Amino acid sequence: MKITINDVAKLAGVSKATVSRVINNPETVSENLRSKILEVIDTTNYRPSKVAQALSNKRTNIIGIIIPDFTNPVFSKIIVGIEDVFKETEYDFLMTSTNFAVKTEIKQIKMFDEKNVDGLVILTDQINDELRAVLENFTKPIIIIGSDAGLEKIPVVKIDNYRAAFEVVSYLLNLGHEKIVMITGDMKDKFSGELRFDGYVSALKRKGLKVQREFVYSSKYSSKDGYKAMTKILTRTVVPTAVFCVNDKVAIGVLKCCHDNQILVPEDISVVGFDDIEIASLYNPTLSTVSQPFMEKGRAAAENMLKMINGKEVQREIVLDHELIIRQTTAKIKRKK
Amino acid sequence: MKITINDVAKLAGVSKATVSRVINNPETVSENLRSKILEVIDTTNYRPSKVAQALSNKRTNIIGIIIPDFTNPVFSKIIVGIEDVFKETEYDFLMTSTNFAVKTEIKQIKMFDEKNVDGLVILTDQINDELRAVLENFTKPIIIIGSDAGLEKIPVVKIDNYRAAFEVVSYLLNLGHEKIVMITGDMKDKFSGELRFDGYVSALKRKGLKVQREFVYSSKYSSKDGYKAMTKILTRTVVPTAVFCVNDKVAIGVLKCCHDNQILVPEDISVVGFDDIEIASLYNPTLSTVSQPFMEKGRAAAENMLKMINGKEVQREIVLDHELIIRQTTAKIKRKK
DNA sequence: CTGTTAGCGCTTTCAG
DNA sequence: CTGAAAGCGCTAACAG
Repeated sequence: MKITINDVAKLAGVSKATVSRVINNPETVSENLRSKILEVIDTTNYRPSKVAQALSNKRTNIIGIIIPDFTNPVFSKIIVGIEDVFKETEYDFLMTSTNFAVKTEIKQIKMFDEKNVDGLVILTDQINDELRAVLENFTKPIIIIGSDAGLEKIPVVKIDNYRAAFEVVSYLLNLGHEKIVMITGDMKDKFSGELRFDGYVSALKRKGLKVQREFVYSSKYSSKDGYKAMTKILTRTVVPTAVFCVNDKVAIGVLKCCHDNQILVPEDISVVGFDDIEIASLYNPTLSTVSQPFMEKGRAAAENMLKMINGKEVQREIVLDHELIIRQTTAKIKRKK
Repeated sequence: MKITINDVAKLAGVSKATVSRVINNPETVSENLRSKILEVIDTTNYRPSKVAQALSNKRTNIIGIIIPDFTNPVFSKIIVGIEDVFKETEYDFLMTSTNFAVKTEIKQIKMFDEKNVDGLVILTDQINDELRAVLENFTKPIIIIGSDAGLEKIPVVKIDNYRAAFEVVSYLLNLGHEKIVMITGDMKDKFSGELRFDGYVSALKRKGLKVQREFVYSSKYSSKDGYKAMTKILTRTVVPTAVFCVNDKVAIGVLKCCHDNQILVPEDISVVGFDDIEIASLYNPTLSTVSQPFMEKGRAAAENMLKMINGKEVQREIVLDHELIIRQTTAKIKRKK
């Protein structure tokens, strides 16, 4: 049997209210009793039950975190950033992954709600009407990392995906590429994927180029899908001179596929990824990509969450900087093939 | 204000006991009242507070998970395995990473204890006396993934690290290599790191070879450390013909370093990793390594946890299979240099 | 400064 | 089958 506040009270010969006081407002208790109680607490190794405290306080000291996928370092780093900010607090995190399924997101939000989390951090790029409704009905502070859900009241931390993609494609265009394929994310994905695609489209347009249907492929953000898409691309009559991938994982798959088919990168084809995950700078060749500050995203979100929990106002939108990182997978086009 | 069981009771014109019954044992309530209450629950969108239930039931429906590092896919996959088993249950996970610090592990275990988790899954390879004590005093079911802590009562899920390392080195020996370096993990790491090192040592010994001091390097399991170690190795007068790395991340760093220094793999040096993370088969060249069933580890742990929570007995030790995966980074030695 | 009391939301005897 | 009442462990007025 675990020791409770009652046990401590009895052992110290005081009421449990007093014990509660030394736990929460030690200064309101006389030196005398306080040290006595503290001693009992120490010898009995008493720890207040957070569950009981939660019921009484309406505060669980738990934050819910919902991410699409634990195995993508992109999301893991955000978690690390969040953890970092909360390191010295009493907070813990209820975490769950959704595998990009909105249905699962909704289910989990409800679970977290029932478990009375004090706040919710959700990393998502797909927000449909149902999810929007659930989010709006959530009674505790929420912060979204990733996409602008267009929810008036919910603060967002993000980067400018549109702009970043636009820069990538403009860069490729400047290198002389015109046949630029994009391997996008899931087309159902309403936000970062779509915005990156939009950036691709408008960069082409500005150059007077049309987006060609057979130059757009989709993926589920995995290396396997990147490999598959590239395999398909290589069978086409018109082979592109550059491939812009929705993320680095896809790009790695593309690179691998090129290597397996004796296609030289960047000599034959230039490849650009997105995210700058660790492997981007370790791969052979090193991958040109867009870096974004994941840890910082987590930190910003966490700091905002902390503020919201304490009833303070926060910025509705935080846009962090991205950066085009040029490495070995991109080069000037040599001649028209 | 959130709706409570009392509200529902009033609206349905019954006592809260009855409402509680239809939630937990619907069959004990008359058809009549039941449907009435169900309707109220439905229209009010009432959800029982898990916190209140927890206080009453002494069950939070929360499992604590402690891992060293979210950014290592090795651990993430285990999480995915665990999640998978619990998918259809009411359980959620309080997760935290420790960055391999025993101190943090201990702190978090205590936090989780206070928060009344129903069980604890801990992925760790370093167990010192203090941690051992904390673990032994934990009142709820625990399951360890990774290392045999030598704790009588705590079930463990693991692979045979010693045997796997022994096989790797024997394989290298059979290819004709004799100058085999090992880049180990943190030497403070008592278990998987140490066991892999032990396997290395005894494979060499069996061949009548001595372990040479200057052939053993340590790392903190990161690519950066692998790169650093390899840089050092290349400055030595005696350059090895093979490098066995404690994990794939380190191996990737080694590979990158070789490439940056015009060392050909496997022509000049063979490299072997451990874990078979996704990038191992995507890297260029593809990495020879030991694969281990991470998802399965998570699943096995989760299944055991579920059993323990329900008071059933479980195996004290589950040893999963590993497999030596030979890819492009290893080759027969050509000639003595 | 300290103790008494009520209550957080739910479950569970115990009567009826 | 249903309701009243006690209790889970803690906090927070309210008196004294």
